[in-house]
This record gives sequence, structure tokens and C-alpha cells, in this order.
Amino acid sequence: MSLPEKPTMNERILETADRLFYLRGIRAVGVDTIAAEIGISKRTLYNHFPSKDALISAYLARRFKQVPASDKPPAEQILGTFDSLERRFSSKGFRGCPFVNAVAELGAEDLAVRKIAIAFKESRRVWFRDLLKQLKVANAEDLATQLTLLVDGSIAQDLVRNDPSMARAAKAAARVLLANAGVEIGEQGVPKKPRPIARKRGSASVAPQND
Amino acid sequence: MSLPEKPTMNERILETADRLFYLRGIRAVGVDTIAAEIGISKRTLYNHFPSKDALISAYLARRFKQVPASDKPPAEQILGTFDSLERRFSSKGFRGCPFVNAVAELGAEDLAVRKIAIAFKESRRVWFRDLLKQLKVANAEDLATQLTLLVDGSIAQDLVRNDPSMARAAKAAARVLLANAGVEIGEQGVPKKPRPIARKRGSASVAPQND
DNA sequence: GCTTGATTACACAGGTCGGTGTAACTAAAC
DNA sequence: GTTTAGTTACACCGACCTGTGTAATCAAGC
Repeated sequence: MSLPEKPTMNERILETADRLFYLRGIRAVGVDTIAAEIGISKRTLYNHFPSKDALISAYLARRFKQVPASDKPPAEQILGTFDSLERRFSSKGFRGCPFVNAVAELGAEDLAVRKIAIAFKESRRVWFRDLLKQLKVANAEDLATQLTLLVDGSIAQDLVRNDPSMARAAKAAARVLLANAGVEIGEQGVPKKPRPIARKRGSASVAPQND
Repeated sequence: MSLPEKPTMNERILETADRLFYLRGIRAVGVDTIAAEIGISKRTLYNHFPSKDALISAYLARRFKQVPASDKPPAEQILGTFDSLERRFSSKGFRGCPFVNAVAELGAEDLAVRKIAIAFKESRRVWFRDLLKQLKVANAEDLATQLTLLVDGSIAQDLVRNDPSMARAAKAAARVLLANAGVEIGEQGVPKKPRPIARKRGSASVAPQND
């Protein structure tokens, strides 16, 4: 059947705000532009969100989506993160991490924005950490932090260079860090040719990666 | 001796633009604000820079300053990068990488800005690479890229978390990557045995760190 | 029918922005 | 003293911004 499931007005606004904010920048997009893009009046938009600030917060909160855990082996999940990254780098609309961008754009004084950004970054670190604990890694906390550095570093580099291979460089570094921590790693994704994506059952994608 | 060397008007404008752009964001700072901060008329500012865009480019170009090469051993220079980072993270005015921030704020379509950002990121990569080559590292190119990921990752993380220890985490990861590449590293990042270094004076190699 | 709530068009307020035009002023150079 | 180049104050433009007020319209539920 698959009924249309027409999205609520609130969701339509958020979807459009997300696209424009992320692609063009938050300050660069006015509420008029968003309303016009949807084809609604500015009044309607303000009936759903009391201010642009509220819309910004909702935009970031919506980006902060937790994804159900995968059932793949932990090491594969960790390294798979960088494969996902590379795919997203290669996709057309990628423009860096929306949370980092928002903090960069709105300034560190915007506590609402920064709190969401911190929560997101921390959620990824914790996700890494828990996988590492499953792997009996001694210092899971520190290694998890280091892995997030590789993720955010490759995102920043791709943002300016537009070079998806930065994800592969990060993956290679991650492999070294994992091996150094005693994690056994299979042959997954040795470079040269990016393998076809190992599609697992219905399980959606894996990690916080809404950068 | 030591005359005041009063800065030219051009430099005064750039210094102020730098401070305000970097701290508050480029879009958030108007030309009126800059002129008022210096105590000059807006007309004077526009007599020195034809447009705000030109001022933005000059601001970033000025940030892209080559720093004279150090004569410390290469491994020490590499790891010292992260000590410098931690110091700058802890300093009051730090607010991420101005180049990444500018690209995030102005969008990828701003070619002038992106070109400068790319040049800066590449200059750091090359700086790492040349040091690694002095250390006879086999795959200096890739390892250099990975080190830049750690740098940019720690910068992004510190931007949102305001946690200078991210630099230390990056340093720890860098140590692992270097060791894995066969580089000998002492306890504080000083080589155990002071090896004879081929010291290329005046090589004008550089340590980009104006993030 | 009627009521209710959402949505519409549209004008408008109050502000900021980048950028220009102009005429007067200042100070050093000749 | 005169020229010249830089600077000043200040008004002004057109564009855009967030946000509001209002009265008309539309659709569904009763």
C-alpha cells in the first residue's frame, strides 16, 4: 500500500529549513526564502516556529538523530564509519558538519546551538567507546576520542578540499590506532578499489553521522 | 632605535577586521563596525578596500602567514605542533580554524575563499610531509595527510567542546601513527638519541598554525 | 447550514547591511 | 603660499532582514 503519509506542515518547514540552512548557511537564508521555497506564507511559518532562532534549534535537533545499532562486528562498525563518510563526501550535497558549521557561524556565545553540537559530538564518541569496550580495548575512552578526531578532521578537510579520499586516509589511520590497541582487523576495505557496499539486512545505517 | 613603526592604515584595518571577523564571524561583522572600532570613517575604509569581499580575502590572506622553519629535530617539530595547538586552544581568543570557518560561513561557492583555505591546508600537509621525508618515512604523503586530519579534528572538537585536551588526544594518536611508520620517539616527543639531522637552513619551510 | 482553526495575501515597522556622493578639513610637500 | 593626497562627517540609496498586524479565505467537523 504505502500510503502517501503526507508530512505535517511542521515537518515540511523543517525539511526545507534543513536543506537551505545546511547548503547555503544559516545566516545566509532568510525566513522569507524558506517560506517561499515551500510555497507557504511567512505568517504560516511563524505560526509554527516563534522565531528564527527556534527554527535553527529545531533544525539542529532534527539533525541529531540516533540510529539503531547495527549487528555487525564492532570493528567492522567502526571502520565502516569511514566508508559511510566517504560515500557522504562523494554525494552532491555534502557541506561539512552542520553542528560545527553552526557553531562557526553563530559563534560560541550561542549556548543553545553549542549544547546541541556538544551533545552530538559526544554521542559519537560514546558510540565509538562502547564498541571499543566490546572489543576489550584497554583504554577505550581515549581511543574513542582519537577516532572522533579522525572523523571530524576528515570532514573539515573534505569541506575545504572537496576530496572524499580524506575519509580513506582517516580509515587507514584508524586501522593503525585499532591495531595498536590490539584489535584484530580483517581485510575489510583495503583501498585501491572502493568495494561495493556490504549491504546488511534491513538494518539501517549505523552511527551518528549527520555531520 | 626601535622606532614605534606605526602601522599603516591598511594594516590597522586588517588587524581590526581580523580580530572581529575571527571572533564574531564574518557575516556578523559589518564594515561600519570595523571602521567604528578603529575610529575611522567608513569612507576611509572603502578608500583602502574596494569591497567587503576584498577585505575578507585580505583577512584570510593575512592569516596565511608563513612561519620560519624551526631547527629542532623533525619528530619534535611534528609532535610540537600539537603542543602549540593545545596552548592555542587554551588561549582566550581561540575560535577554530578561520579558513574552515570562512568556508563554512560563506559557502563552497565562494571560490576566492576556498582557494585560500585549500592552500593553507595543503601547506600544512606539505610541511608535515617534508619533515616525514627527513625521517625517511616510507609513505610520507599518506602519513602527512593523516596528521592533518588529527590537527583539523582536534580544532573542530575544541571549537565545539572548548576542551584543549583534544590537542593531547591528537598528539597521542600522532605518536602511534609515527611509531607505526618506524619513527623513533622519546617520552616527550624528543627522539631518544639525538640523531644527526640534515639541517636545511633558510629552507623557508613552514609550520602553518594559524587556525 | 454554522463554527473553528489554519492558512492566505499584504502591508508595514524598525533595523542592518554594503556601498556611494559630497563638500569640508588637515597636514605634509613643493 | 599653494598644491596635493588623505581623511572626515554625514546624508543617502536600495536591498534585505526578522517579526507583526489584519482581514479575507478555505476546509473540515458538527
